[in-house]
Amino acid sequence: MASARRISGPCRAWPADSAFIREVLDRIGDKWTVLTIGTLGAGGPLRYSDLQASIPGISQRMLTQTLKHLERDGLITRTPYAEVPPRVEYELTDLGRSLMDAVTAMVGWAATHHSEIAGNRAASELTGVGRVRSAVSAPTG
Amino acid sequence: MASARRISGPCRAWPADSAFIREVLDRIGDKWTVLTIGTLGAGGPLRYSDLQASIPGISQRMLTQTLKHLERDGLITRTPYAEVPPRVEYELTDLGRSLMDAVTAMVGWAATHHSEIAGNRAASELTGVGRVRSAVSAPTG
DNA sequence: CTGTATCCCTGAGGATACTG
DNA sequence: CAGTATCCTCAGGGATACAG
Repeated sequence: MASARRISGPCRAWPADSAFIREVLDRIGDKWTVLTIGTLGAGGPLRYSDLQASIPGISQRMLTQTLKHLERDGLITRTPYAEVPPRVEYELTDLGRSLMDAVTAMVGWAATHHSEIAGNRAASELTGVGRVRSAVSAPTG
Repeated sequence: MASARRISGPCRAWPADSAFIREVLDRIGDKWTVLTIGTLGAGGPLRYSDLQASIPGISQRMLTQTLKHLERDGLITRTPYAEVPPRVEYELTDLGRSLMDAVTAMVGWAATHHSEIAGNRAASELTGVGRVRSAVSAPTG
C-alpha cells in the first residue's frame, strides 16, 4: 500500500489529481458560463439586458455572478458608460475567445455525436443496460 | 452560408436554447465523468477497483453512477468475467475516445492558460474587480 | 471484488424585492 | 438600466452499511 503507484495496473498518466482540471471544470462545466461565452462570442459587445434576453432562463443572480467570474478571470471585459440611462457592455477578451474556440469544439462534438448517443441511450433503455437506479418499474409478478 | 450573422443587439446565432448543449454539459460538466474518461483513455481497460484507486476522492456511489451513465451512452463498455473473485473491466469505445479527444483539447487549453487566468484573478483581487459578493472586508471607514 | 440501498448535509441556483 | 440582497428549495454527492 505504501509502495508508490502501481504503474502496472491503473495508469496515472492523467492528472486526475491535478487541481487545474478542477479549474477548467469549474469554468466550462457551468452551463451559464458556456452559454454566456457562446453568446458573447457570437454577438460582439452586449449589454446586460441583451445578455439576459439572449440566454433564455438565466436569472439576474446567475447572469451577474457568471459575468463577474468571467471578468475576474480575464475572459471578458466590462465597460460601463457614464450616461443615463446606465449602459454597460461586456465583450470577450482574446483569452475569452480562445476558450470560446475550445468550447465550440465541444459543441461541435456534441452536434456530431448527440444523435448517436441518444440512440445508444434508447437502446440501453430496452436492454436495461446502464440502468442507474433499480427502476421503480416493478417486474409485475 | 448564412451571412445573417450580423448582430444588432441580442444575437440568437448561438443555440443557447438548444437542448443538446445541455446534454454536453451534463456529460463533460461532471468532473467525475471527465476524470473517468481521462483515466480510461490513458490506461486501457481498467477494473472497478483500479478506477477507484486512480481517481482520488471518488466515492463508490459516484463511480458506479458515472460508469453506468457512460455505458448507457455508449462511451464505454463494461465486460464482466464470470470468475471468482469477480472481475469487471471498463474500456472506452470509439465514441468515448472521440469525446476523450475533445476533453483533452479542453485540458490542453486549461494547461496553456491556467496560469494566465490565475494571474488575472490575483490581479482582480487587488483591484476589487469582479468581486462576486460584497466582500466581508469592511472598507474600514 | 463489484456493486446497491440509505441517510443526510451542503450549496447551487430560482424567485423576489430593493437600490443607485 | 444594471445590478444587489435575501430567502428557500431541492438535488448532487459523501459516508456508511449491506448484498451477490
